[in-house]
Amino acid sequence: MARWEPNASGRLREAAMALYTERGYEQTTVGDIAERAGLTARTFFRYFADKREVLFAGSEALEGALRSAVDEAPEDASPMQVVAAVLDGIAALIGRDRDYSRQRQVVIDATPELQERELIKLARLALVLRDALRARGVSDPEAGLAAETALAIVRVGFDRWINTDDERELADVLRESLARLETLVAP
Amino acid sequence: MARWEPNASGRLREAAMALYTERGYEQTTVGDIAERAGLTARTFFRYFADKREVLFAGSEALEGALRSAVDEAPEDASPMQVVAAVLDGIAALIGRDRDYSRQRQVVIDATPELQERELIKLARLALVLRDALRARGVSDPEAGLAAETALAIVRVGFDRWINTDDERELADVLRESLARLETLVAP
DNA sequence: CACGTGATGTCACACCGTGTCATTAGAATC
DNA sequence: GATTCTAATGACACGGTGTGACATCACGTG
Repeated sequence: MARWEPNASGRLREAAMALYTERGYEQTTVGDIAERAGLTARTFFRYFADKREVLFAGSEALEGALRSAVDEAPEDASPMQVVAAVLDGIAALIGRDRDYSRQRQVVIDATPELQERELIKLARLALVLRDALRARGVSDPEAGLAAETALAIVRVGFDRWINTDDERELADVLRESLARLETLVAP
Repeated sequence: MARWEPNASGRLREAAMALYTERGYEQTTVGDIAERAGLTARTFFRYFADKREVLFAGSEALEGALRSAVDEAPEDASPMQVVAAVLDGIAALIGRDRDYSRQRQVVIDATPELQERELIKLARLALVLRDALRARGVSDPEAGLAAETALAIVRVGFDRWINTDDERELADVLRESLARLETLVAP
């Protein structure tokens, strides 16, 4: 038996998601979230750095998955082949629950503050990818460009995956976006 | 003769830049900035939406320049040719004062909050570019990909322009990054 | 000179996020 | 089973952010 009601962090995440959806991010105070979770605002800030972060738990897991995908790619894979593998890894993690992704994205799209947080999370992912590519010998500007390109594909593909009725897996949409980019950017 | 000391907005910008550089963003209060500019905190918030925005005045001008560059591109230019023109337009605007850009970037790089704001400004630029491309007939996923690609080049190229000793113009660095990307991403 | 107008100041306020210390519920030990 | 230890939580105070409401000031205009 746990000491207190179990899963405080999860309760806070759920409460926040519910309130952000019901009345909007700005109309929700940290006190509201904590109260709904049966806790206090002070405890909220022990689990999450700020009011935004509660929607972005799990981004560390994404970074880990990204690193793994790069590490497990064949030694002789080209940078863009590694990118393709990374896209698969990302899709496997965030491509499971499209309804949840949609609800979360509605909240984020309605709130500039949350968009900022999402963008910096993606930027961090790009840095992790860039460094992982460097670590396997990709030269300097190429690694950065490949990483930025990968994230560009994620942005565009994820948006498409969320905002269309078509039932394809996220991984498939990302692969298609990559293919499109290759032909688009061809000199 | 002006009614009060002229150029309140400019004084606030300078004061903020100076204080952010001297003691750091977090160690500076809005009251400090206003005092240095001979104003009050309340007046600061009449000119800038928040403490971060004071470093990002002029981003509307960038959006305008971007739109102009797209509009003035030849009718039959390919999406990536339009992107090239846009890169020139951006370079003309932010490529003038490398020392100022460096100082500003030092502050931003030291402050996650400011990085978030910079990222959302760039994302807005990408949206403006995407819509401008759509307006000239570029199809849907291509327009988004081209816009994201352009911004990826700006990120990587601007970083390179700031962090190297080589004396080339920003426009040249951006063109080189574009060329690199084309060969990198070629299937 | 009186008046209007826009920029600035003053004040009050809700909320954010943090430091500090007290309290609690269970685990561990004897 | 009582005592002690420990980690999660609560309570409180506080500085800072950002906003609404209203007063004030400096100047142009009639």
